[in-house]
Amino acid sequence: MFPHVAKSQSPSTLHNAMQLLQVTARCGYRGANIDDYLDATTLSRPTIYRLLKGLREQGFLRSAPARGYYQLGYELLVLGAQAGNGSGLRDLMRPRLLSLAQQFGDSFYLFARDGIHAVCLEAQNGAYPVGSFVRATGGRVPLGVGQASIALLAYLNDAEKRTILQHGGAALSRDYRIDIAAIEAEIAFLFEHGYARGVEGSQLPEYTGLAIPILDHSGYPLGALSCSMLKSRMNDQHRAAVLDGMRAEVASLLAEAHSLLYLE
Amino acid sequence: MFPHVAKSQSPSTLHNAMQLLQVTARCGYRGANIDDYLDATTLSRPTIYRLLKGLREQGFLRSAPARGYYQLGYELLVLGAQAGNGSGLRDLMRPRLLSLAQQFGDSFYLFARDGIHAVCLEAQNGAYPVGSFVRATGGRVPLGVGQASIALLAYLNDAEKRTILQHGGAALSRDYRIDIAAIEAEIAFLFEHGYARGVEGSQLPEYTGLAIPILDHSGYPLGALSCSMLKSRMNDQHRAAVLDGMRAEVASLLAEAHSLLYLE
DNA sequence: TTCAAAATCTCAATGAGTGAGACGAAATAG
DNA sequence: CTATTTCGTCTCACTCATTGAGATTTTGAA
Repeated sequence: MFPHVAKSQSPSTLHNAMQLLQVTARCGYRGANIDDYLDATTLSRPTIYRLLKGLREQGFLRSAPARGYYQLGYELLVLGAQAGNGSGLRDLMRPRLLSLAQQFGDSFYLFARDGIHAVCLEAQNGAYPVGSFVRATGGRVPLGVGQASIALLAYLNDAEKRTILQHGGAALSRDYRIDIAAIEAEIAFLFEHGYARGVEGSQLPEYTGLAIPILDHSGYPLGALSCSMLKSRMNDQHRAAVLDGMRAEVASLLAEAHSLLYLE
Repeated sequence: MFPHVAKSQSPSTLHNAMQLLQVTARCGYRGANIDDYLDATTLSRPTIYRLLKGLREQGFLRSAPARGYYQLGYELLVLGAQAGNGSGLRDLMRPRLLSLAQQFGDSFYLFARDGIHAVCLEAQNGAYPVGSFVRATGGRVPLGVGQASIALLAYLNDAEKRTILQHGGAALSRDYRIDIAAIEAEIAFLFEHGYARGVEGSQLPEYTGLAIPILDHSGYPLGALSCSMLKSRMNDQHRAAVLDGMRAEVASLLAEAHSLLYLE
């Protein structure tokens, strides 16, 4: 693909196959066909078919209803479900999200850090409708966008924090109208008040939110518990109640987690 | 890997890489280390490391907290979330599952067929706790186990149906204490009454359920909508109410889906 | 049936992936 | 803080598997 780049010695067949998966993902509902693959890669037609065949045999692709089109396979769903449960955090958190959503009617999310992104591991909507940058499990936003990102970002070491913000700052202000100063202010707010709040951006004006980090014994953020709610429902009393609920769930999670997260 | 098997001409590097993913998945929370990979494959150590490196670069693996251990990466979660939304069925169904769960308090699931398995695309728990063979999104059961399986199985053509049952029959009776005759009886029940019921197996005695298929215009099963509930909550009136709700949601889904599922 | 597009096959060439072993890096133990 | 084990990478030669070009077959739709 990039013969001029020293490809740090990792098998190119693998890289090619993953490219095909990404192309397929990019094509969404309808799936991808040969021309999509041919356009997006430098591979020859037979090679593409060979890789497609292999990916299908592994369950990573399947034939779409339309002839000649391919979609992502369910093996990805199965593995993805496991991937989202690293260290068992999701399984521990799922019933708690449900309980919070039923109790308050707002929507609750579990996030984890994924490189320069925050990824949603689990979502539980409540009775009141909400909008969010991340619609559901598997959604990803750049670290810095949304209250959960703030909660994750705040507890990284300074060097990493700075790298991420400088690296992603341009994209953040371009795509989300968020600038670094605002993010740093929100981090400061989190340290002062113990929770991250939804940034009042121009993007989702009707919604707001709260988030708190889930820290292990060493202060490293395992994830973040986030809440999204209609702005009209937010007031001091409701915020305090929801925060109490969230903190209680996290505390009980950490108590229970000792047996899971730190064993071996 | 299997030199005696005619390897139907698909790149072995891909196969090897997927093997590593499967090994990692099998190791669960703690992740997999080199010895796991060495034991489970015939690959040499450098090769394994090269593949691991490639998979990490693609986001398919990440380093576990413990040194030398690897876990599934979040890219799988992201792709898996898309994979579970083939044709947009899941996005259409999610709010309906939530609405049903809130209305009735039971738990509702969306299933799709995946080869000889039924795979859970989305789950929404209600206020009442339930157990299920499939705990959440990404869970898989052999076709034949559970009411959703029946709903999917019933609408396949006879040849396929027979193949699946004969092929998986032994495993079904061994792992789930279900025999083929019982499955065929349940299929008949579905055709007669319009819904599949939870089989009274020895495995989850406290729970029962209902399921209905989601059929496209040609009668092909796109998926199945399933409900799981405490047996103590099941009675004729509740069953009828839940079924009505489920049927209404599926009908409205299909009406809305015309614009999505059958375009292009 | 006809047609067009999708998928597979053949075959040679080559270059990419592989294995054996040595080497460097990194973390824990002492 | 040094020592030591374990993890991970590197070098290099070999060769086998992957690749590309084009022909061929299969498939689904008109």
